[in-house]
Amino acid sequence: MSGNRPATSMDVARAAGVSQATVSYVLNDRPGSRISEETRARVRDAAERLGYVPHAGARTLRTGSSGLVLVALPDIPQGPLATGLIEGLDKELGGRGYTMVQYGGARHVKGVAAAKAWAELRPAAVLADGARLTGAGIEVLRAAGVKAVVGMGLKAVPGIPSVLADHEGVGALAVRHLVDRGRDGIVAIVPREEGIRPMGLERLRGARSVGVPVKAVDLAFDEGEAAAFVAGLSGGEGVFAYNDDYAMLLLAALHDAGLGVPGDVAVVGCDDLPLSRLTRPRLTTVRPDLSAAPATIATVIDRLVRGESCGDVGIWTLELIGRDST
Amino acid sequence: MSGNRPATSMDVARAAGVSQATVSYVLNDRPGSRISEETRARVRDAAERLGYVPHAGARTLRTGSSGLVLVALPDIPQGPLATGLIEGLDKELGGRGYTMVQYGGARHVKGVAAAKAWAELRPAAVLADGARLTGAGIEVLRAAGVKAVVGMGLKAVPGIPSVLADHEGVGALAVRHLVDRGRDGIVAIVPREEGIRPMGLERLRGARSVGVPVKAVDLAFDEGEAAAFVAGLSGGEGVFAYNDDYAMLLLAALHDAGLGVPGDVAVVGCDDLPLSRLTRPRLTTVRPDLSAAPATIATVIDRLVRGESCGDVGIWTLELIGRDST
DNA sequence: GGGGGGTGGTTATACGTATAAGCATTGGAT
DNA sequence: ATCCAATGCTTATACGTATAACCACCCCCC
Repeated sequence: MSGNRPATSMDVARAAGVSQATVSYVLNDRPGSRISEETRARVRDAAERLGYVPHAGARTLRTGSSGLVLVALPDIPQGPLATGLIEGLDKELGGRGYTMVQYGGARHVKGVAAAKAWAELRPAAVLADGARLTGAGIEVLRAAGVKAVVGMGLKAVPGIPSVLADHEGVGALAVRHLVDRGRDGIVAIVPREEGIRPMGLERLRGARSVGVPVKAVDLAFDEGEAAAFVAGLSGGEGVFAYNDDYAMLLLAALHDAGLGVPGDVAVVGCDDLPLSRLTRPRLTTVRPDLSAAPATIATVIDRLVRGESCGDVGIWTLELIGRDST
Repeated sequence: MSGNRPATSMDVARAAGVSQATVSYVLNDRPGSRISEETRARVRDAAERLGYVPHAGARTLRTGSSGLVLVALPDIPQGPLATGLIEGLDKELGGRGYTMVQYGGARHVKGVAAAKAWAELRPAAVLADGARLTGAGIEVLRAAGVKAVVGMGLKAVPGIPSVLADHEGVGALAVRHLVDRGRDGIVAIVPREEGIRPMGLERLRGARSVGVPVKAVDLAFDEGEAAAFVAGLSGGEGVFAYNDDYAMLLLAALHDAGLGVPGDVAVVGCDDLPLSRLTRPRLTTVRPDLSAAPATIATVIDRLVRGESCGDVGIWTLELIGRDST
């Protein structure tokens, strides 16, 4: 079996005593083709026996486009939320006949260079972090015949449909909750890390949209910085910590400083990580519900591939999970 | 520019006033081809102007194999360690001229079905979770011309080189540390979750290889179960918690039960997650050092693709990070 | 008995690329 | 003047597939 070269549809045809065209018709179940059931069986049997595997490249060459959906994620550490989204999306796209593939390709590469790399595969669709897409890059993909180019991130990419994450809503929801709890010294943490800082700023905008004064504090994910920040608190503040990781960083620093939570300082995170339930006090957090996202995104992609039009869609809905830290 | 169909090497040839073969020679920098520097410049210029992007499928068809490296991960939640490994591997493979792609494709699919899906792309290499590879599946890949089939996981896959994670070492290192700290009631947590349970059992084997009695305790990642487990402790035990997540689960339960760490119970985790430094007391943990893995794995793949032989390799070295929980 | 329309296929072609083999031109060396 | 070798290309072909177009056959109906 591990003979010389991979079996082709021509090999299958010979083995089944039919023409190569017939093999193609049968194995692709092409509707409208008039092949008898017994011939179909013979072909399928031969294909199975020979271990025939179609050549995706040849098919792409012939049809002009592969059934590939390229997913190019942003250059940020991926937590369980993103992982779940990717898995769900894979399932949805698979069900619609696409093959999803994550293009690991050097995350820092963007613009035309990234677009050219993606375009080589002649994918049916590209779902990419908005920060990696540029107008010229989109043009390259278009020219390469990519039917669906979809952006993903916090801002709509001009000219193409985008999958948008409402970061402002996170900040707004968190701060509104802190205000409800009677806090008036509101602080919003803005992470210093390159990749996530834009989201931090967006969440800050949302925090400020509530109407109360919000003090912005830049912070790296570092115990020393956290300790210094906590040392400057006077007590009574409500802190929106950007996300659960930062919230846990702050909880540790507050503990070390002998400040009570929520007695002295209230803390709210975001993401509802499994680990965030294990803090003492238990962490109040904003939970992004991504359960509808895979189907939504898959539908957008499918519509675009079919040539229909499509607008922007949201990726999540937000819910505040009140626990003991506020 | 966004004309009708993507530009081909033939289009570039016409624009540059040369033959298509010349375009191929120039753009691939084929050594040994005798093309003048000025012609090269004309070709490159024309390619740039037309926004030429080569057709990977056509190239694959012609050459018999794509430069693709398919990575099919195991069906377990991926933390920062795995993420870092993937990114590093992408960089290493990219530097060697390969294009790495993560095949999200339905994680539960394995064996021949998975192999056929992978084989369609005629990748140069497949790096897959050992649990998803079967003998017949490997045969399918071989027959499809995949030069490098590499397993990854806790056990070597027969017949092919594997990238092995030493889980026994984790258990052994953790338990040895607990013994050094004077604990004699040693408990090893074995997670109940499907995907990670085999690793838990392997770590347990390692724990038992030390020579002292080790009590195995099955545990789901659940606060209730953790509380019940903790309630059964008599004090003085040393617990190897499988990993940092479980360790944090236990720390919370111990805290709730009023047990002191490490006074009453010592806890050691594994992974050295960023968050594990934030527990109070700070968590002692086994840190897997994966820094050498990307280069190692890329070398294995490259050797196999070139037709050279290769044996199994380890994926990490282990180090115990002693903090305050033991 | 000749035309019409299903049935069950076959033949032929094009997709875009890489590369072996060939061919014209030039610059010496003999 | 002639032959050789190097230079700088071009011509031709094959890779494996999908699909349009064609064809033989049989049956039925007027």
